[in-house]
Amino acid sequence: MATMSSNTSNKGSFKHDLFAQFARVGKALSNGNRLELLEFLAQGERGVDELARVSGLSVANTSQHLQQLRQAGLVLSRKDGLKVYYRLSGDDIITLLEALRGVAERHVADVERLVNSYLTVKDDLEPIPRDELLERVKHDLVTVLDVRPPEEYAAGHVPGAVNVPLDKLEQYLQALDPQQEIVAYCRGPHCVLAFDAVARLREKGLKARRMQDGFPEWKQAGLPVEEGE
Amino acid sequence: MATMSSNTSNKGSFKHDLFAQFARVGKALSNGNRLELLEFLAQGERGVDELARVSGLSVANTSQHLQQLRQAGLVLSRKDGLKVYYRLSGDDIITLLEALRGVAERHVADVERLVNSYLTVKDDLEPIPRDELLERVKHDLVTVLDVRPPEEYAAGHVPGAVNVPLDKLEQYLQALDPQQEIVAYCRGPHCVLAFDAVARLREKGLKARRMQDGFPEWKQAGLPVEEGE
DNA sequence: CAACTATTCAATAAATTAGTTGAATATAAG
DNA sequence: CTTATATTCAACTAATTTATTGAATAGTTG
Repeated sequence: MATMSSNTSNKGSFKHDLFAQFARVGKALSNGNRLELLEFLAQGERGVDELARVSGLSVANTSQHLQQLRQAGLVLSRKDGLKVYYRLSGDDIITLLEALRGVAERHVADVERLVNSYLTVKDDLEPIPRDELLERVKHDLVTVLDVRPPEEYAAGHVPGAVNVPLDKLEQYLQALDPQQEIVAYCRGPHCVLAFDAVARLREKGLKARRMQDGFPEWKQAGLPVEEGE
Repeated sequence: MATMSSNTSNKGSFKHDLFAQFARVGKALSNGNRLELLEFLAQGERGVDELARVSGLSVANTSQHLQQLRQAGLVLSRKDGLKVYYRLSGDDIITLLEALRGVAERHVADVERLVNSYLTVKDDLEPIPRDELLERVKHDLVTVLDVRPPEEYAAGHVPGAVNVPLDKLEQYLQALDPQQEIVAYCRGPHCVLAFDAVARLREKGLKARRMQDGFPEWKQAGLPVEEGE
């Protein structure tokens, strides 16, 4: 008789426990509100109240979700005076979120349906194809807005793009030429930051569109990349 | 007044719905049994009964978990006669699983504790460092076993490694020199396939160890890689 | 077509999770 | 030292998830 240690079917085994630990991370990703919180945290360190406001949850509920994220090892917190600031516990969290989003986009039929229906309703929020954008950038016909956090922008961005994180958008508005077309992009084709930015700009009467896909896809397509601040 | 469309806090909004869809994928990853099923499916197409046996779940329960995975877009199924075969819906699922495992390894303290305690109990299952392995491979002192599925092996493997998926291990045993040390590896440092292979080989009295880390880490470290079958 | 097999479905109980409410804690400011 | 503020805790309800059981379905075989 072989020992039990290498069997695959016994509960309480090493393997079973290990998968249970991996599942803790999965659990943290199993709720839309938590994913939204992570998305905001990907932009940088944020306080609880700010996260609550932006996600539409009560402060107590937000705090509880954040603690779940902390227990799963996805976020870290720091206290400064009255406020508690949360942040992602590493860049690999962003990678994980991107992988999750990518899988959802490619394999969950409803995601495509959802995006299509939204775009139909909001008609000309239509994204601009990458090659077309590159052409117009060359001739200085568009202002390209990178709405990702500064660190990601510094690590590489579309040539000529201006880094304007969402919370700085209002301030930046004055500096914009109302005639010039604006193209916004962020991480992935469905990264909501770009949707938000475009919607806000259009409210102000500006000509704004999303770029097709996001920066990772741009880079992967072998298109030119600019680095630094 | 701005329209509601770009607000962040209204339920039933595009953003809210989109995160809810992403969360469906997260939900699929939120259960240890489902992660284990995905791990087996990463080795190739499998029938329901086989998955039930290997995971220690009842057939009905396994079937239900598989249907959840299908609804989340992570697996596809195909019926052939009486049997139904499930498979991962794409290579990006493997990438996602790797990202999940990586985050758990780096940020969930219990994973490290768990692995350490297991290794202490099982004493000399200790992994062999990469550079040490490379040296020994050169002098033909070890047999290196790649226990990943053939497709992954073909895409790149440690030079001189033999591809022996777990289900072929028993057959391969005879061909092994009982004096020669064996080093097994698979995807990540905690990929359970390698644990299993080592445990089984040791049961047969062979000198088996795990390689430190897995193939992705090997490749990333800039060590030589061999391709093809 | 009767018996058999692999899988799925449906109903259930137990456990877990999400969100609300109000109180508790900790820090800052007057 | 009182008041105000930001966050967390604790208790609770509603909803969801997990695993079990036994029946139903679809396909195969004699």
